[in-house]
Amino acid sequence: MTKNFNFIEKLRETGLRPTKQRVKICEVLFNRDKTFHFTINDLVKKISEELNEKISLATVYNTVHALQKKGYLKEISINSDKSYFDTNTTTHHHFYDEDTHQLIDCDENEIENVNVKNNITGKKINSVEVLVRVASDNQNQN
Amino acid sequence: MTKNFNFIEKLRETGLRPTKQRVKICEVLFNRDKTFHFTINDLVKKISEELNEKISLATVYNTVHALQKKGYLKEISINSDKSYFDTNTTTHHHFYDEDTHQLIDCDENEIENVNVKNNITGKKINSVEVLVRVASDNQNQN
DNA sequence: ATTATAAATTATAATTATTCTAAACTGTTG
DNA sequence: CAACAGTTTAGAATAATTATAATTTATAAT
Repeated sequence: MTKNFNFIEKLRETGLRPTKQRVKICEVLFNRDKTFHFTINDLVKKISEELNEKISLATVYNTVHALQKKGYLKEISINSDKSYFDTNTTTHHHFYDEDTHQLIDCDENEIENVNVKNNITGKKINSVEVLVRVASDNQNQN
Repeated sequence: MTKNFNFIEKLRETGLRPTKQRVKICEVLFNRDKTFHFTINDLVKKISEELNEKISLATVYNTVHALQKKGYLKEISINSDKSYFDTNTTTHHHFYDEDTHQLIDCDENEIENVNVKNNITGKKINSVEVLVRVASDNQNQN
């Protein structure tokens, strides 16, 4: 989904009923310039900031998972204690700032193609993604 | 830590008291041929299979975290709902089998050096790791 | 339009992984 | 072997997520 889309139509085409809540959530998620990296909590916070209406936590979970299943959101694993989602659903790489716990998309040309020479027999490769963990120069983590 | 180590001495050197429980856990973790990828639950199961004694869940958590802090275990993020740990603490890449939820180490030469051309200003790169997600050829995930 | 119905929303309860707590126990040092 | 700090433990607390069941809503059929 892209910015300023007709979310009602798009949702319907996708096989998801365009409910008030879903349309609002799509607006919050996709009407932005940059990709949005978020946890469910971030999203709930954004929703209550940007809208008057409140949307139930269960609905936020349901909708995010529905959008993910349909390929409009992607789950990212960096941290085991929370789920991060990404509005950029293409295969791409990330920087993870261990100081601020921020996830940053890599520009396509910042990492050159990763060459996987062997594969597990009988399996196909679904994705190849790189995580670059960074931290401020002077910090030691023991 | 490596296979058949004198864990009592090793723990003491590391600054961890070699308690009965810690030594047992080290045996389960490190007396193996291959690296061991596990969740806390896997480890608890292995402990009750391989030992008679039972070790409290809190102790297993404490010990795993202590060993991780000291650099004998490494946490891997694939899945947000559980923490995976790895007895191979070097920077290395993984295959993740999405059918069986198994994590498999890449051989060093299976993926050639990943070249990160740019970095976040003022930060140093701590690690660059690749996750290759694979699944059986005929499976669709919708 | 109205109605029927299947799908979605909601508040709340349940579940799961993990962390905290405080009391009992154990390894080490003198 | 006594003292003390570090560990273990069961169980309580917390946090993220999922399930439940009643209510509401979108859509299709009338």
